[in-house]
Amino acid sequence: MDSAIPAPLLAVLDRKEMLTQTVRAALASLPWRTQTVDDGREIIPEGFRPSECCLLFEGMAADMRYLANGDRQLTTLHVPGDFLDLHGLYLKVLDHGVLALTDCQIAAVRHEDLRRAAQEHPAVAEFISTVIARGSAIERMWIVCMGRKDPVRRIGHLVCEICLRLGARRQGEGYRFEFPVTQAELADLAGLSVVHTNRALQELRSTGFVAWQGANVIIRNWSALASFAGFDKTYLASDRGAV
Amino acid sequence: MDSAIPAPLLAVLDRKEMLTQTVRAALASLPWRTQTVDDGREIIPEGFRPSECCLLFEGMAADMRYLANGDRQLTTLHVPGDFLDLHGLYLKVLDHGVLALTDCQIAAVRHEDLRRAAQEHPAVAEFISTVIARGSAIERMWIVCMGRKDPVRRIGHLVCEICLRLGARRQGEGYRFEFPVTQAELADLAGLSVVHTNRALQELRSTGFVAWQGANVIIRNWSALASFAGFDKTYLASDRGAV
DNA sequence: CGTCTTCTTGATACGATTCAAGACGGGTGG
DNA sequence: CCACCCGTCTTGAATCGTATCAAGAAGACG
Repeated sequence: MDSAIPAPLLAVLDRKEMLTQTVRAALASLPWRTQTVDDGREIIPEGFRPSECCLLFEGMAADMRYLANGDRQLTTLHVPGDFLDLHGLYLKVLDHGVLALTDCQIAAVRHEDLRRAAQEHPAVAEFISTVIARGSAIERMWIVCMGRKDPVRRIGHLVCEICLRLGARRQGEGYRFEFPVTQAELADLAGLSVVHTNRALQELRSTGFVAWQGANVIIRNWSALASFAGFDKTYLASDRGAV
Repeated sequence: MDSAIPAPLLAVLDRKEMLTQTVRAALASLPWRTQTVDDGREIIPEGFRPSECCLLFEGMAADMRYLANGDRQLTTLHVPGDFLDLHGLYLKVLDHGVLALTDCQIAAVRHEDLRRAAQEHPAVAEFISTVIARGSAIERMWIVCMGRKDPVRRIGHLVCEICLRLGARRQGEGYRFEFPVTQAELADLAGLSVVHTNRALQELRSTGFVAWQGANVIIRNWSALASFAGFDKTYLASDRGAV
């Protein structure tokens, strides 16, 4: 099970992060354990005291929290190249669970190994901080969207964000990408009822902003959608350059 | 203006964080610049490219974001001992402004100095990461509250959080603390209209959970309020012990 | 072909926003 | 000291938006 670093992992990281040689080499030298998690399973349970950090390199996942009445809210969406519980290095108890939205491939590294790398290489420590800080910026934007945007704009904004985070490229009629979530999951992401989520989606389709069937999303008119939803990508860019 | 570390700053930090000797000494040796900001002013403007990190050691502040239609949402509340823009060390552009909710005293340290301290002392780097990660956990909880809690519970939850973060102590009839925000600011924190915020407050008062007049808040029945609002303090505790 | 999940639709009730206006209280200037 | 003013808090009524309930349609899967 333990093995050299899986090649797809480095490929995904390279596509997403501007790694310096130092950081890249340090990460590559760590002992990673790979694992598959099925769609719908909890990758990490709420309240867990993790001893590893997990890096998602295939599939999608989301942080999840249940309320006493059975409602739940998804708080963060993870795409390939995201760490699922990097903050677990610093917070003893995980305050949320992590749910696999699709079949997922993850690679895990033990806290002690990652921490040693951070101690030996300040650049690794900076990389970790940067990743956590960027996640925090995304969460702040979600708070803004949930507090002050109507359902259609909220989902529109989410679609813009995912599109960029997935690194979707322009392709004929627009930006195309896979977003394999059910409408129930989308509702739990956006803080809406399923019924209303469905109607918001219909509106996004009928206005021509997006085509969305099943897991296939096409943003037909990026600038119109971004302007409508009030999307500004600044918050996604941790563009201090290479870290 | 530049000076030795102000004594109140260390006092506030010590009350809030479990600093190891190393971290405490490293922070104390940095050159801090202190500054006063008046109630209602922007401490840090949105889109700013900061070259310092600011530590709030007196007053309250909030991260703030305006929308195109003039609405605004406050995303994070800062109490004494909180850094206002620690993530500015790693994110080039600040994705939000910071608003002074009261007259504030802040102490600022230059990025280059703080970064050097983090490079020289891995414990300082861990401290920074821990602070950012804990802020991130609070933001996740806010997403949960905004997505799935009704206004009364949402504000009740916020009150519980502030009470703990301020370190309020039991005092006769309950936990008493100062929360000097207007209802308009509270509305922008909770993602509600002012009118509805007012009615939610009345309900919190009439049920006897809290007494709240002006800036004086008393939580009369902590366990009843916490249970009603679904508050569980786990997410606030970065209790990996000393860092 | 039947079963299950997901998506869609309509009707209804509830809840939140908005608009409008009055009450309260602290601060200022006459 | 009083009158006034301004910001904040409070209240009511009308409108709009969202959740809920219920049920049928469309797919996916065995």
